Amino acid sequence: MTDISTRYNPADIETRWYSHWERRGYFRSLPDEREPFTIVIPPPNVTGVLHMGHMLNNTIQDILIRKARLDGKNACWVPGTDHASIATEAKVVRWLRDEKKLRKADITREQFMEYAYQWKDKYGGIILNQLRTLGASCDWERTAFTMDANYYRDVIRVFIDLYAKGKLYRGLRMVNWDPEAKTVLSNEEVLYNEENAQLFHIKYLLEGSDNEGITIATQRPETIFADVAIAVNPKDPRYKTLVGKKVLIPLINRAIPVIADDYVDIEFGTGALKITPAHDPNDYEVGQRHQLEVIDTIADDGKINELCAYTPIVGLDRFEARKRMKPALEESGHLVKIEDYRTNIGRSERTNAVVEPKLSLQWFVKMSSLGEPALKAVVDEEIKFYPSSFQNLYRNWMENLRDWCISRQLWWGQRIPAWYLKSEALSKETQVFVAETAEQALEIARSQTANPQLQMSDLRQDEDVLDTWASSWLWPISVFDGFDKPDGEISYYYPTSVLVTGWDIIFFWVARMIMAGYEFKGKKPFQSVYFTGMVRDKLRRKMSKSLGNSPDALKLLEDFGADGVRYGLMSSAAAGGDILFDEKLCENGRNFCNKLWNALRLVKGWKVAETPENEDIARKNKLAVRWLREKFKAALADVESNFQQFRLSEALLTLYGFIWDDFCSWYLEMIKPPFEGQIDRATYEATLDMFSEMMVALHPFMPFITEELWHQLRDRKEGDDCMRQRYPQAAPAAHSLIQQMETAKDIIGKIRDVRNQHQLKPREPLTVFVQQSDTAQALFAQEGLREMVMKLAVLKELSLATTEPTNAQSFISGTEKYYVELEKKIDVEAEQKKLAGELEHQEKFVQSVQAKLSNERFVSSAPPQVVENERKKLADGLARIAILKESLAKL
RNA sequence: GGGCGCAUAGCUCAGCUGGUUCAGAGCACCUGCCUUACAAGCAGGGGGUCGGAGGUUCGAAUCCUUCUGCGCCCA
Repeated sequence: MTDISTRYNPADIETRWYSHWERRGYFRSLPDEREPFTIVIPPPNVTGVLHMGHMLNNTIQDILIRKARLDGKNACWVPGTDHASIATEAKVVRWLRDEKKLRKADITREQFMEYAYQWKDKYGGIILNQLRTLGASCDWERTAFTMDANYYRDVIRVFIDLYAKGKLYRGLRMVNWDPEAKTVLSNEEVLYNEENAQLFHIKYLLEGSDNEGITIATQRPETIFADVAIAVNPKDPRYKTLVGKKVLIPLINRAIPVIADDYVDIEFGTGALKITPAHDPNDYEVGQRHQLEVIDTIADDGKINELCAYTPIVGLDRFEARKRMKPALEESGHLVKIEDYRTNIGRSERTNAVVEPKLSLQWFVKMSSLGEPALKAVVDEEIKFYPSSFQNLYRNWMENLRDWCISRQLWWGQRIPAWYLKSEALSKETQVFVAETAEQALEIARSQTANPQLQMSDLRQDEDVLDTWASSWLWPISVFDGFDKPDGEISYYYPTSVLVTGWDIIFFWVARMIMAGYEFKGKKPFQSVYFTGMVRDKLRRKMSKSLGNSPDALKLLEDFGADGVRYGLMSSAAAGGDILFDEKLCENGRNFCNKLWNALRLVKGWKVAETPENEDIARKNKLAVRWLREKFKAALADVESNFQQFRLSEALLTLYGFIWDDFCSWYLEMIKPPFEGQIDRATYEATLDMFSEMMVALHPFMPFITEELWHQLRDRKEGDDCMRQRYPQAAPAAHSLIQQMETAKDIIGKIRDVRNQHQLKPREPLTVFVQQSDTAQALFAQEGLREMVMKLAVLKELSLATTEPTNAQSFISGTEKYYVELEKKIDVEAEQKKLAGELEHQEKFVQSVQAKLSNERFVSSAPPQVVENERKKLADGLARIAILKESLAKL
């Protein structure tokens, strides 16, 4: 064994086992008679590369899937990617520009789509390959993509279905407009941050007056030409007399009314608010209330359009226009002052462009009827959330549902299957024909318009595509082809077992998948949802590209091995809790791998004898094996209950503690043969078996090293692999034996402590006596226990004594008194002090227990077990006091 | 402004249905060890009146009220 490195080397082992598993088809799932356990991956963005969030999320899924597989279930993990319309379109546009020297404007929609699919084939699989490095046991043959042909068809059919049910409509809405990507963003795609801005105080003169007027404060002076009113709070005494009068917009002198509306905050700015319905959602609502017109002065690209009556800024970008406003207003004498202030500015998550509130004709899903069953399912716990506290967040959102804008002004995505008459003006269409194909649309159009002469050339299809979430919400159904073949595979795999996802997309994903599940399948899409926390840095900041605080995922896998990284992520990841990531965590994982590796080196390095060297060793080893088996059962029971509650972190730490402490630090030391000695066959075989079982138990968490050690421990037949075993069964453990061993460990620890205090060499054998008592006798009646304590505490003698030895250091364990014989004189004074301190402590302890027991109500109302235990505590405490007093008297 | 959550060792967090001999882990720290598996290690140790106050209970880190401080979601 000396030729094997003292360090575990994950690199080649990991790639070797992954391809072995894959080659043997272990990840594949097909419906059969077993119970299914299904997970659909939250499809990562097709443009994505592996980051910390993915690693955490997919490690969790892999753990659940591997555990289910070991439990004998038919585990199916469906991988795939999401077409991510905005992000991907941006990448494709850049790729076309840089590599093909093409601009989007120069090619047709069909050409663009062709290139986009090319791009996807070339770069879209990166993240899925990286997941393999992590050990993800996905059924790769099922890899799905939200723009696959069949998936595309499902999305279109769902659109048509919803339209037919009256759950879709086209409406004018104030939307978040990204002027750079020229698309609508959902509220969730807008990121608000405090930024520096300026508040312009501008005076609007009263019609017919040269100096009387009203001063408003605005952050966007370039929009004053779209103003339709000035609003003040009806309770504001300053402006009471002005309500109903008219003021003039500076520079263009258009007259607008002064109106009163409760919405205006008296405290903010000057208490007078300009109303610009086209460019502010709140103003839009005020405008609606007062039936004001809408003047839209900003074009789709963010430039001021010709509806702006102030010509010098027409054609300029809104920010450029803003700069021009200062000198213009100063010159005309309307600028009162400019003050700096901090305000929340919304930016596009994708392009970082400042979002423009904009009125636009869009497609919406009516959420009211979709939301109801989805809310009920979670409130009634038909779908369980882990941790359950996310129910609140979910309910909060679901009870305030707003209609979902699903159109996006892009090409990359499912094109909205709606046709209009060319004869009607763009965006003013009154007739809509929704159908799967253009031909069908034409037919509908002919009958609806009662015009059989209508030709294909008279129609045009909606230019927009559907929001990516409008395809991914169908994921748990579509990946099993559940729309096309409702009686096929889906009836086996659906509802899926669990969805693992970050809580930050609870609205994007979880809520909408639940809605889709009930709407289209009449059933929930998953039994449970496991929410992961966010991976943050040590300073609690979210990992982000711009901060540069995100470690390179692949580098981490390289440095610590996949098992090490998996351990690191899981060891501190309670469900829903954020992880403050530190490489130190992965280091722990790597160290754990090394520990396992060295345990293997030790065990495999032993020479085996058929029979034990002597009776003492036989007794000791038998006890060790018996104890470890019981301890393992107890650990497995914990692991099992932790798994049931999705407490994966706890389950892992239980196994870690069991393997490191119980197995390595105690058990292996117990049975380790002396230098040049041999281990008996029975103990050796039992050790290999238990070690192997531990590998199976740990396999879901750390798949690679466990598979490697499984094979190193014994020669296995082809196909007898760790990932194919049955998970070791938890069973009731013999707690009395475990308790006895705990006592033995306590004694050993205390002897080691004495050794430490007196600076005795670890290898120098000592003599220890136990004061004769019934309990001491009972403890050492356990076969092998005495031999075990002697070995681990390095003793030459351990026996019962009726008299106290002279030169000895004593300690108490349980209710027994032990003496460690020393060569040198013990410090009487120090010993007295120590004993007195201990006595005081024990007396206080006994007092508190007595107080409890003398309380009539405690004795009568507490469960008998608890009372009994208090009695035991009292008795033990009194026994210790007696021992201590005796010792003090003798000193 | 409306809602939700959190506060336990120096740090990061467990602690389930209130009840087992002083509340646990990892990291950090201190002492001693290159002991024939592992210094990425071994043996031992110190460190907490469980955010404050009040209440319920025989019994509270755990349940309730309230205060303080932090975080998040929505408007």
